[in-house]
This record gives sequence, C-alpha cells and structure tokens, in this order.
Amino acid sequence: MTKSSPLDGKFTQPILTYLQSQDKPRSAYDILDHMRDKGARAPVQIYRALAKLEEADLVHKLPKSNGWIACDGHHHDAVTQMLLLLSCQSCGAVEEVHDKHVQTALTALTEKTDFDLPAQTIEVDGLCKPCKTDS
Amino acid sequence: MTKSSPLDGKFTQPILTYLQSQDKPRSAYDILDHMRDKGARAPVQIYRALAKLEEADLVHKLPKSNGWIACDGHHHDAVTQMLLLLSCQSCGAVEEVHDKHVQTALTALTEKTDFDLPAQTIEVDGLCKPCKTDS
DNA sequence: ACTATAATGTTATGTTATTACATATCACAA
DNA sequence: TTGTGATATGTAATAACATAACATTATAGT
Repeated sequence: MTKSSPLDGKFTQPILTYLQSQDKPRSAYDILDHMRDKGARAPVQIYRALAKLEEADLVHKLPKSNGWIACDGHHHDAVTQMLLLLSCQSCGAVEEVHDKHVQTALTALTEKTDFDLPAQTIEVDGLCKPCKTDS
Repeated sequence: MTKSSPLDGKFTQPILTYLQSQDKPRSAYDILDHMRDKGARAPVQIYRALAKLEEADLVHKLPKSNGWIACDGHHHDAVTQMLLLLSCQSCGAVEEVHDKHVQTALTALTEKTDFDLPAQTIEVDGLCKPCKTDS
C-alpha cells in the first residue's frame, strides 16, 4: 500500500500549477483547454482533479461565479473556519479573507434563528482598490 | 403615456403568483414548465420577466444555487441593505434576513482592505431547525 | 394611417456540470 | 504468476442554467 497524496491524479499537479500562475479565477473549461496538450479530452477529467484539489484545500471554487483559484497559502482550517472570497466585479481579482468578526456575527445570527451553519466559502462581490480608483 | 408597472409583462404576474405559492426556490426552467400553458415557449421569456421582478424587489435570485423565490414582503431597501438568504441544504427552504451586525462586520472588513462593497444578496447554506432536528 | 418604440417570439448557441459506462492500472492474496 | 477487487482514467452523452441575435407584433403619439 503506497501513501496516497492529493496530487496523485494525472491532471491534479498540472492544474494546480496552472491556477497558481493565474491572477484571476479560471473556469473548468478554460482549464480543460490548457490541459489538452497533457491529454485531457473531457470536462469530467478536470472536475475530478478539481474535486481532489478542493478536498485538500489547495484550490477554492467561487461559489457564485463558478471560477476556480489556487489557495493563497495562508492556513485555512476548513472544518472550523468560514472563508470569504472578496471578488472584484471589474477585474476579477479575488482576495481570500478570514474574518473573526464576520464569522461571529453570522454565527450569532444563525444561532438566533436556529439555523445550523457549516464552515463554508462565501463569495462577496465588489470593487477592489485599483478598480475603484479607476472608475 | 400610460404608467408602467413592474408587472406589465405577459408572464410577470403569473410568475410572481407561482413563486409566492411555492415554499422552495424554483429554477427558471421549472418556471418555464409552469408557464407553458400561458404560452411561454423559451427560457428567455422567463428570464426577462424575472429580471423585471428582481428589479422591482419582488423576487430574489439565490446567487449560488440558481433558484428564484418571491420576496417575503418585509421591506428591503436594495440600495443600502445587504440581503442574506439562509438556505437549507436539506429541504431547500430559504429565509430572508437583514442583519445589522453582519453588515457592519463585512463593511468594516472591506473598508480595511479598501474593497468597495455594493449592496448585494449573499447566500449562506446550512440546515434549518427542522432538518437539523431530524438528522 | 404612419412611424418610432417597446414588448414579445423564435432559434440557436454558449457555459457549467454530471451521469453512465468502458477500459486500464495496480496492489496484493492465493 | 495469475486472478481479483479496488481505484484511476477515458469516452460519450446529456442535463441544467443563461444569453445572443434577430424577427415579428403591439401600441402610443403624431
């Protein structure tokens, strides 16, 4: 029995490398196009690799805009922490943030309404500083 | 010149009535199927009506799970208020909430990072009280 | 009636994601 | 070393969500 790693799959490492090289989220179909020269032929091959990478907290999915990004390297405890993704509507840049106050406020709200809140990724759309300045 | 109302369109009122009768979000294609006997033939007809209804704050779209719900009737000032949709992953029920503390915490966070935060709908997934109890 | 505008209809296509099943690879036991 | 079960990978088809592009119809004001 060999130790299994999150990077085991044929496309996992190349996809991670590709996403790390990008400064904006990429769609699964963008990724597929970039993996064609590695032999990828169908979307499901990409989705399988992304699922592994997400499981290992190496990539995140933007839940509403459907893009994928490499994790920024700051520690993220997926079991207890809420991950906020601040996504710029203009340039597409995404910032990963953990914020105790937001998490506390959301937890308090959901306790009040008896709603059970699992750790999750929440996408918040807006304008980053450079884009705000430009407009 | 006749006064124009948000319900002007051919399918707007029927769609609003349909969504008000439902206790869960419905997809645009569900709605389309229910509007066939009113003459609807194509998705774009539904999306056009939903756009009007959303503009008038009579319906909301769940940004990540792609469903549509009728607004619950509590006042919602779309210009200044953040709308939270607590969505049950098990039964699909959605609760509309405005929460000053969450909004304050998110605003403080985004000011700190110089991120411009427009009013928006944020979907938060979890388990509602009955479903939590069942499990 | 004429004409500009808005509303509606129709067809096609784009985008995201999964199901279902076939084939290949590999660890390991007999 | 061969069989066998588990996991990984390949392939095809389709489901689900949304918009583009353009044609036709209705209607209000002249």
